Amino acid sequence: MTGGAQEERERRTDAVLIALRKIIRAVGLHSRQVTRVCGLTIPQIVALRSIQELGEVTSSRLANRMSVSLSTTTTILDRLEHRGLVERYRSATDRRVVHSRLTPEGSGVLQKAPALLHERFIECFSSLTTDDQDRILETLGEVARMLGAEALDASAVLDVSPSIAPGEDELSSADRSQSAVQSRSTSGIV
Amino acid sequence: MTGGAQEERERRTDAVLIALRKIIRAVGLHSRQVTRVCGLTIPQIVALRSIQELGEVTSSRLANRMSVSLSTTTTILDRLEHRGLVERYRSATDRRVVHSRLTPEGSGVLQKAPALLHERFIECFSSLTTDDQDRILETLGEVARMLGAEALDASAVLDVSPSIAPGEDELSSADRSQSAVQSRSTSGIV
DNA sequence: AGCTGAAAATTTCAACTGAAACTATTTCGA
DNA sequence: TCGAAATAGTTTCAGTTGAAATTTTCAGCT
Repeated sequence: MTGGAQEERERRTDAVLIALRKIIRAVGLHSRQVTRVCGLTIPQIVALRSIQELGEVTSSRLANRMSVSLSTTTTILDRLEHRGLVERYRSATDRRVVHSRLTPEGSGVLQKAPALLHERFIECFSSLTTDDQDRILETLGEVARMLGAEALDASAVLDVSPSIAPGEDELSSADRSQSAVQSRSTSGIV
Repeated sequence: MTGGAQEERERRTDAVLIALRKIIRAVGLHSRQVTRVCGLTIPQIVALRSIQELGEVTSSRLANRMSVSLSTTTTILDRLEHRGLVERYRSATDRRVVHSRLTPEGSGVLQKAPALLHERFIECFSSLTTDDQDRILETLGEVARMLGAEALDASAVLDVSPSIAPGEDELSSADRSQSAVQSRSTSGIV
């Protein structure tokens, strides 16, 4: 009967949701644990690492890289800058855009930062065969796709970053002039 | 060389993290979207549904069922109670425990609540073969396990719920006495 | 009975999160 | 050139999340 089939389908999608919630929770709990150890949350470490990889990066591009909204990026950068781990400064060529860069302190703490996933996960995952690893990655990607995660990448389309080359953006330009006057509201970005 | 292998491993676990972040974001975005439509967030709907399934439920058990901490459960219940969708009252047999129950209004809004995952996901997922669905479920469970999601279930051990039977718990007992005096601090639980 | 420790829930606190409104700047067309 | 639309970021606001401290109650022991 069709009713039973529908129930079964519902049961299965519920099972997906439960699994996802467990995963989400596990990731969050690990973040707390990491925070206790090194004083940084996972999102903060991801931000630092992304900035390090890209050398110098605009907020939008960072948001895109982190799979997070622009406003979230702002608040994370606020904290990192407040702690002196990151510098923000406006582009000289387009004063709407804000660049972020690691400070020496930022590089320092980043070196000591623990892994972004549980040691335990990394061990388990590494002990799998390459085929199994690929299978997991593929499935996760499939789930992300089915959940509409491209809507995210849609906003990425605007960002014309071929996701390459750290440190060859507008980095070399006269951007680094430490002059420039405070012109924006309360945040201290020059 | 071993260096290359380690880099490759790191690249792969990073890919896992990226996929997970996309999934987490997609789930969150869907929650916002649902909120615009029906005024409830996904966690709130999950709470309502769980309460409905269990008929009457303690906060701990609800937390466990929702894969969320007890304090989170409290804040979600606060909002639901404040809106009159849920009733909370102390057990007469053990005044430490708080039971939650749907109000008629709660049942009403729950009937109109949309699916907990994207329609799009449900369509895609349903169109898969049963084997593919099982493969996805199994993989998600595997990832959850590798992420240490049992640490969650560890706290579940205390809650002696074989995760069965909606509505046959302490439901039948004399718990429902609407007497009981306000004795706890600021929250209005009687 | 009285005390001590465990247990259930709440409160407090800080961080993450995204929508919506807003500001500052640039771009483009009339 | 001037003004409107677009763009980059920030701010505000509300919800979720969990750790830690706190409160209330219970259970067990003396």
